[in-house]
Formats: sequence, C-alpha cells, structure tokens
Amino acid sequence: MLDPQLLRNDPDGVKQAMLRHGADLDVSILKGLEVRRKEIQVKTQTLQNERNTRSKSIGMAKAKGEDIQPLLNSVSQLGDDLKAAEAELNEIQAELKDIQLSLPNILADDVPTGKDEEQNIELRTWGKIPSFDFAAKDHVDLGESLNGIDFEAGAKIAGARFVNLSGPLARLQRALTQFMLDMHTDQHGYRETYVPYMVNKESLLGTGQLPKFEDDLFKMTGDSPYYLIPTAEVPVTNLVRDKIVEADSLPLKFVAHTPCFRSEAGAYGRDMRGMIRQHQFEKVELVQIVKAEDSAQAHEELTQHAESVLQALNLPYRSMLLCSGDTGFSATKTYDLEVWLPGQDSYREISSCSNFNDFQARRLKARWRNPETGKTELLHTVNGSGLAVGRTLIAVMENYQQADGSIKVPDALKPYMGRLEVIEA
RNA sequence: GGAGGGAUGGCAGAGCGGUUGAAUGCACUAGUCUUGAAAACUAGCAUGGGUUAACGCCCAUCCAGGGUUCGAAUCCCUGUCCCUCCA
Repeated sequence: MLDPQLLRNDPDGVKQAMLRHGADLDVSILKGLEVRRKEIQVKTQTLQNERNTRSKSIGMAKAKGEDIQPLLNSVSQLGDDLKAAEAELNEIQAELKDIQLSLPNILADDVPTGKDEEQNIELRTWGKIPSFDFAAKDHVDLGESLNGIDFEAGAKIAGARFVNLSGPLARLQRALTQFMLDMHTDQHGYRETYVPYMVNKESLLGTGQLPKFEDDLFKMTGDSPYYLIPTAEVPVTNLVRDKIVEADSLPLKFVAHTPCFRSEAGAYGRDMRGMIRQHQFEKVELVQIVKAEDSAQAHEELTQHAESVLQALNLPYRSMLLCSGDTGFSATKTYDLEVWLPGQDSYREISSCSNFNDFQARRLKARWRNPETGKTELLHTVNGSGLAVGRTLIAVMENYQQADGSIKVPDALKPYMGRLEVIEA
C-alpha cells in the first residue's frame, strides 16, 4: 500500500508512477472521493463530538441529582444524523481503501522502463557454462532413465503439473533443502522458522497477493476459508503483522523451507514439460525485516546470500535487474537469478529477490520504535528465494549429468547424500 | 461430544452503564542525589486518523462484527482465538 498522504497530496505524480508499473489511476475519481471523505469525516466527527459532550453533561447532571429529561429531549435527533453520517463515511472509506489496495508499489528510480522480460538487464554472469562431448539431456529424460522422476504418477494422483520423485533423486531434493537451510542459518545469520502452509485472507492482503491475484492461489472450500501459500514470504513476513518491533532486535532475518502452491492460471501452455512449473514445489525462502535506511543494502546482501548457494553448487547463473513491466505488484525493485539449464540451452529463473520498501509493512502495520524520536516508523521488507529447490534439483541434474545418463553428486551435497558420489540407474 | 472461564497499553494486571484513553506494578526515557553505578525520589511514557502555519483542538480504538442506550471496556447477540474441567 502506498502512503495515503502521498496519494492525497500528489495524485498526478502517483498516476505517472503507476503507469510505469502497469497500472492506471483515475485521478478525478480519487479527488472526488477525497473531497467527499473530508467533508463527511469532519461532519461525522463534529456530530460525535456533540454526542460525547451532551452525554457527558447528562451524566454530570444525573450525578448531581438534577432533572435530565430536558437534556434527553434535546439530544434525540442527534442519533439518526450521526448514524447516517457514519454509514456514508464508511462507504467512502471502503472505496478509498479498494483503490489503495489495488495500486502497485512505486518502482525504484534505477529500475529500467520496459514491457516484459525481454527488457530485463543482465547485471553479471557467474560460472562457466558446461560443454558436453555428448548430447545433453534434460531432466525429464534423465529422471526417467534413472527411475526417479515420474510425471505420470503425479498426473494420476493429482493432475497435470504434479510429480512424484523417488529414490536418490527424492533424497537429492531433501539434501538440497537441508544444505540451503544450513548455509543460511550457519553462515548468513538467518533464524530458521517453521510456519503454516495455509493462511488466512488477512495474511495475503498483508503481503499483497490479495485482493488482486486471487486467481493465482489455491483456496480451500468449506468452513475454513484458507489459502495454500504460494510462497513462504506470506506466512514469514506476516510474523510482524500488527507488531511494533524493538529497535535492538532489528534486522530480523528469517529462513523457512516450505512447499509452495500456485494455480499457474496465467501460464496455460507454458513449461508443460518437466518440473519447471509445478502446482506444488519446494522452496527455501529468505526474509529480512529492516529499518527503512537499511533495506537497499539488505536487498543486495540477501541476493548475495541466494547467489552463494548457486556458487557453492558450482551452478552457472546470471543476475538480472527486472524492468518495470516484469517487476511484481508489491516490489519496488527485483533481481532475478537465472541458472543455466543445459537441457533447455538457456537461463531460467531460480530465485527472485525483491525489496518492498514500506509497501507490505503499511498493509501489515509492521512498525518499529525509533528510540531517538520515540515514534513508530514503518519497517521495510525484503525477501528472495534461496533457492527454489525444485528448480535447483533440475539444475544439478542437467549440469552434473554424464554421458551414461548418471549424475555426479556436487561436493557440497555429499554429506547430505550419505557420501554417495554418483546417482545412477 | 458436553460444561465452564478468559481476551484490556511493550509486559503483568485493576476496572459500579456516566468528566475512563483507561488504576496499579514492571519495563522504558529524562531529571534530582552520587566520584561513578545501584538504590531512592520526581516527572514523562498507547496507536491510528482529522484539522491547524504552529501551540493545540477533535475523532476513533479495551479480540472482531453487529445490537441495546442520551451515553458501553462494562449489558445483549454472533464469530475468532486461548485456558480449565467432564466424557
């Protein structure tokens, strides 16, 4: 959510900023609502004030044993007027809230203007793209010949975009998860946290998935209106919802491993082959809750933490600065890490690291108390995948494949694989 | 499945339908005292919003949403969450 003051004081400036983020703002509607809001709010509060004053004087008169009947008569009209004014005010404020919740974040100045991923900017590359003296296979073929990836089983049990892993490849996914968690807790100072995989509406409003992106989510039917989490960002960031955090506990750095569930409603035919785009996948998520002045730095740092996983696994990747058109609704700036996949002969997203500034914090009412001023200030939130485990599994398989279809176990993972050196049929 | 009890400020914990945004304690901040610290003492200390050049004034908020009332933290209804007891 944007600062309501900003929206009020500079709606035209906000409109320009919104256009860059692919949203439009009807300034005349907004201004009209604001005029009415101010008028009705002042009216309502005046009536409330009058009611309070009169009620108080009735109380005092009664205490003194005076006759209060004339006072009661004089106040009778007030109630109806007040009720009407309050109802109208609620209506206007709900409309304003709808507008506020539907507007995306304002992009950082250094985010390049662009339409889609074609205009993203490559910042740097790392690692050497492997060259094989045989025809490189993709993870689908590799997984099939290794008897470890079964899409038909996934389809039978659930449907399209589900998978069944088994044997050493299932263990490899677990190994990757453990490895990432250990790295971020031991080396990068994150606190491991376990969270619900289903969340309520408030949590999704807080991080910005709702109200606009309900179609991307799986929703429970029945008495409990829960949603499956599309990312651990939702439950983890909501840890600070409605909180005033003490200054000396900042920054808060959390790492969580969760499954993620996405309907992929907007991705009909895309990536139907393989494990690239599943309805359910594992992810290790990094979240930092910081003071405003620290978020840009934290964003860089958190991205480095994600990159260090790829480096430790010796997986070639590149780092991209997303352009305006490709940056998500709540983010002010996003770096994508794209890992090299020999089976696709291309780079594919494996981590997305974003700074949200105070956008989520305002929705969440997540604040900290500045001891110098004694005032509360909104926190800033930063998060990123560190990494998407399913896609990392693919990357390891495809980059570590050998001519006979076996897969070397990366050195860093051997302790997690019972010292297994090679995964073979 | 049945029967009760509870949800109040950063925390603990009072609160008869009427000048209660809310006692008290702890914590915190500042000051007095002290060589320094501690202790003691004094003072301050919720959040959000409206309005104002500013001082300030005003409104809302005691889990959430409804209701009763001139007036609700306090009474009634519904929901959520916590706890105890019984089966």
